[in-house]
Amino acid sequence: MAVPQSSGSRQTMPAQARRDQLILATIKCIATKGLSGTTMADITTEAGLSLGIVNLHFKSKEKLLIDTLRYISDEYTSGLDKIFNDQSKTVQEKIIAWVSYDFSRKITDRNKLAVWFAFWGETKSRPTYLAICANYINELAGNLTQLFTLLKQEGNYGQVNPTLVCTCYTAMADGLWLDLLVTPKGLTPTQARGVTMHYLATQFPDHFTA
Amino acid sequence: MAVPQSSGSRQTMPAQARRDQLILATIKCIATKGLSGTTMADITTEAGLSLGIVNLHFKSKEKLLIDTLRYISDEYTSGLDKIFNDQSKTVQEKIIAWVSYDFSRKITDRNKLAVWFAFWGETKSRPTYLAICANYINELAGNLTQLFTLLKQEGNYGQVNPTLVCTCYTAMADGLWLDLLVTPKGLTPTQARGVTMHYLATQFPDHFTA
DNA sequence: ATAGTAAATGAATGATCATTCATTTACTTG
DNA sequence: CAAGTAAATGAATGATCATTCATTTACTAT
Repeated sequence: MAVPQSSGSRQTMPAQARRDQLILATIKCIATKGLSGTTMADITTEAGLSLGIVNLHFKSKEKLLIDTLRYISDEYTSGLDKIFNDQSKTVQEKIIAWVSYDFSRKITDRNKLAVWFAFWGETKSRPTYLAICANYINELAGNLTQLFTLLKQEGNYGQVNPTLVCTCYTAMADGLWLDLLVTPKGLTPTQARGVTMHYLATQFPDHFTA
Repeated sequence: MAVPQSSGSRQTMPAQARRDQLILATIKCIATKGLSGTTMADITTEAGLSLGIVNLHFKSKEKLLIDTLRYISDEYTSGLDKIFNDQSKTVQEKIIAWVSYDFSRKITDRNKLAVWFAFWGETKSRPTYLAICANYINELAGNLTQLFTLLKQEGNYGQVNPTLVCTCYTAMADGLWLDLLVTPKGLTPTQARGVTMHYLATQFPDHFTA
């Protein structure tokens, strides 16, 4: 299914491809103009399409925004699920891969970080946003806690509390993402990764180094 | 009828009191309707005043929003400055007071947390918001790093990196605030405080306990 | 009291913006 | 190729909302 070459200025695309194109344009707009500052015209101009296209593929602006949140949420969780379910990795390797993923280019892209925080800032007043966020948070916390529990069993870590370590790591990652968004000159993704590894080394010194 | 000054529906107040009243109403509205969902009518209704009052005391909605961010920012930093400059406290006590303040009722009020994250979510596209946030962040990071440096000198903490500990603590606090905002059922402020103390205990075991 | 000043009001205004839909263009099928 | 269907367009519409300002009300000084 090759992309059809068009002679005119108007292009037709499969619905799913158009939806993705519009979601990517929305991410860009939220990053550059803010959630409250992005208009339908901004999004469609960014995508190089006409004004009516959003209501054709999504029913409304609100639905486009929700699907945009779902998009980055799904992208993030699917990456971590792949790591969690990778049979070829040890527990230690899975945790290292998890951390590396959290501070990879794909995840620390400032446009996407801006989208995350824009929606988080509205969750208190928007139950739909909250539901999407809460859903993936619980799933991932369960998986990460399980990894820490397994690592505790592997080593001599009698005093370690896996749930606490998961809460602590997750909070730290969220805070570091905020750093990367707000003061990108102050901290690189690699340094941010180092900060979390430093913490994990305090809990599992035989498996990680700062 | 017998009491003329309180029977009228219209009240006059000193300008500063009115400004504070409007800022508090704005905080409430941002928390319940989101930053993008709060209108001038929402704010003035919440304050029990007329529509034109905002443009009388602030010049515009945008200026009111900026002053609201400044308000919670100043409130937060002034509390920490008081602790930092308290001559009667030891370094250890100052750090404990700092952490307790970070997770006190006043700071973990969900309405105020919602305002914080609402503005953080827009910083990438609003230089004015960013400037206000970046300003207090740098000041506080300097103070906290200094406290950790002093504590390192007091004890046998040769391997501790004060700057790293400050970054780590600050990120954790930000992330825990996000937890308290998004999933208030999942974590109490006291538990959140415990999470950070757990981390500080790994760095300064002779001064803090998890 | 009276005049003068400052504070407050809210209907009217105008700008912005999401949404609609009649029309046009591209693709598909027989 | 023709007819039918799906995709895309963008001018027009109507709703929302920040801002204005003429008018009203309260406070202060003389």
